[in-house]
Amino acid sequence: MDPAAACATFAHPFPAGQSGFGGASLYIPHPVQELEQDIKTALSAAIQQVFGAEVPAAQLTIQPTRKEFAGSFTLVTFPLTKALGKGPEQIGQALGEWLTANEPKVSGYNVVKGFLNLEIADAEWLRRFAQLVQRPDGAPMPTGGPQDVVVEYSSPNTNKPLHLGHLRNNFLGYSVAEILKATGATVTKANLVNDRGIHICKSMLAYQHYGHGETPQSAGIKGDHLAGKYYVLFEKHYREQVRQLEAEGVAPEIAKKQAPLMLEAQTMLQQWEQGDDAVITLWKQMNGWVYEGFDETYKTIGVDFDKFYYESGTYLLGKERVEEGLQKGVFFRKEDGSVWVDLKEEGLDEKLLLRADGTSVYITQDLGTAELKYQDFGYDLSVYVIADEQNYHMQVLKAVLKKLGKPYADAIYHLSYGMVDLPSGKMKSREGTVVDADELVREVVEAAKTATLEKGKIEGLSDDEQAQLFHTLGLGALKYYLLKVDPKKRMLFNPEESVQLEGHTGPFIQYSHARIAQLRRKAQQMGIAETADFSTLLALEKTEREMVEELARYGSVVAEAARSFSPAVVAQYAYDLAKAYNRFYAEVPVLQEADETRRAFRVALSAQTARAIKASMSLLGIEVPERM
RNA sequence: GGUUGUGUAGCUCAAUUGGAUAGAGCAUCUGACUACGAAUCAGAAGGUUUAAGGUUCGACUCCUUACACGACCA
Repeated sequence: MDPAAACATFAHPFPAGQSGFGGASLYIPHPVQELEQDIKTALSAAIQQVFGAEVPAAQLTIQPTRKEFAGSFTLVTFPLTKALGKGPEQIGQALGEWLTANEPKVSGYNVVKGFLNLEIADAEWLRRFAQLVQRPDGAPMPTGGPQDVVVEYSSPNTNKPLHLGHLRNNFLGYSVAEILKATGATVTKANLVNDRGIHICKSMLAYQHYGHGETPQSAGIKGDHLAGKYYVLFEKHYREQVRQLEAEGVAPEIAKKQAPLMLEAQTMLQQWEQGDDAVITLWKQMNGWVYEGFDETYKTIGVDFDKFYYESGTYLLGKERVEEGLQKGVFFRKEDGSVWVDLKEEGLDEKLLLRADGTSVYITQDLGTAELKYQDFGYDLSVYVIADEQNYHMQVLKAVLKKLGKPYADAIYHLSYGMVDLPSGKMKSREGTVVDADELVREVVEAAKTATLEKGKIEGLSDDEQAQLFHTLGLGALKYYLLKVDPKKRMLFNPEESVQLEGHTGPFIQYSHARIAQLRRKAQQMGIAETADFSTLLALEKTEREMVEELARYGSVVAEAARSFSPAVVAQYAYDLAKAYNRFYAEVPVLQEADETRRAFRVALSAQTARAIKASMSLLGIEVPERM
């Protein structure tokens, strides 16, 4: 296998040594990233002063100090032992000593084995906190990553309604797009609709046979579900025909191909490609119904798109790419007329690009869509949110585009996520275990309603506001449940756990926000200002300092989430934040605090926490209520 | 068969990308609401990180082999 090709396949779109300040002047640096940078610079200077050695700040690795030790930043000194010719503890002592004496931001230190823990002066934390408060909402976080991005997600087939697997896809895609936006990138959300092919013909055919002119209106069924109904009907009758043929002694493989319904469907596909009027009319009508249904679902689950692509509109462009490859001599034609590409050098296989009868396969369309997307947006990163069962397919797509010499081949990133399992096992449409998206959403909202009414804390809300709240909470639970898991991992969907409101859940975080909102309403009644000068505060209490540190992490969390294309990073942070705040809230009085400055500080701390919770949840596509 | 992903507490997931005594939630047990919202907080218990080797100051993380489960390619 060609190492260069392998490398390109796994090339990461974000720079490796994410310093974060690479000439991106439009960014407003985030306080803690800046502070980390300052500490590194100071450490580098300390090494220079104490040991007379040059170790650039960029080479030093600093990490947050573990909770059980005093301090905020930790330098691991093991890696320095060779360069400085001293033991790890000696190095830690000497550097700690020097920094405490010469760097006002460092107020103290301790050394445990090869770890130098640095304590940051409270005055410095207060200064950083004030900066955080003043930082405008939505100010971009520096990553040095791509600027023009297309995120393709959802990408449904128009023969079936959305199910649980699509929900993971939709929530991931939406969230990753929002996270990339937060880094300052211009992001286009794209949806590639699979609106043509044999499977679409199957539901059309079944509708012709058994539909009796039914419409979503006449049947009272959402359009996508109506199409799905006929797809199921096709399968049912088709299987019946196969069974019958087999009973007549026809071999199973032959029976599957010779069943009348299958032959009809194939004929219909050919008619479709030839532009047959009746078929096209039916196709447009049924797809129209499906799109209305999808629109409704998208609205309900709170995802959106800037651009729609349809495979019916790109597969011809794909055939042109195949032609292009033949001319360039990177594809070849077999005796039967089919077109192939040889990817053995890339560690892959020979791959069919066009059938002998000239009809396109999946990859043909994908070649066309990639080209079109690049023409439209000239992106420097194109993210495909597609389940991991298509890893091989995506490798092939990238390799083929590379063979064609397309400049955008390297800009493609496959955000590969794991499938969703049920406690009973895999979702199988054959066995009817597929969890329908619309139905699931109804159930989680209903569960949120029941639980919220039981708590009885929402008197005074209008019916509309209540309905809105149940929706926010139900969807919050569902989205958080699906997003908190690392995308690349296969996950288990437990229906009972997904509507839980306690523990590591979306509603737990929403609750923390609502509680702060209540506190702020009271603070306002009491006339406590949320911003004030806290410089007279001499010392922070432990729980206060922990809150400030937690709040200050926000910037690097967003950068890390973008770099790893992982909403789970943000989800974990939102939870940590809420958890830390709840501890703070239980341990110290806020409104009851006697000292006026400290009281104002704690209110400001609460307000900033609410802001950070809202911001991170919004990156997940989750709303937070003012009361619940 | 080939390629590839995953394997961490009874269950569901983390672990700052090679750093300190592997952390949370659920479930179980104990304590805290006439101080600001108990959808909360504090605490207990729960681990040979699938197994065996290797690399090094240091391994859940990297390498080799085996096992289990999944996906894809024939």
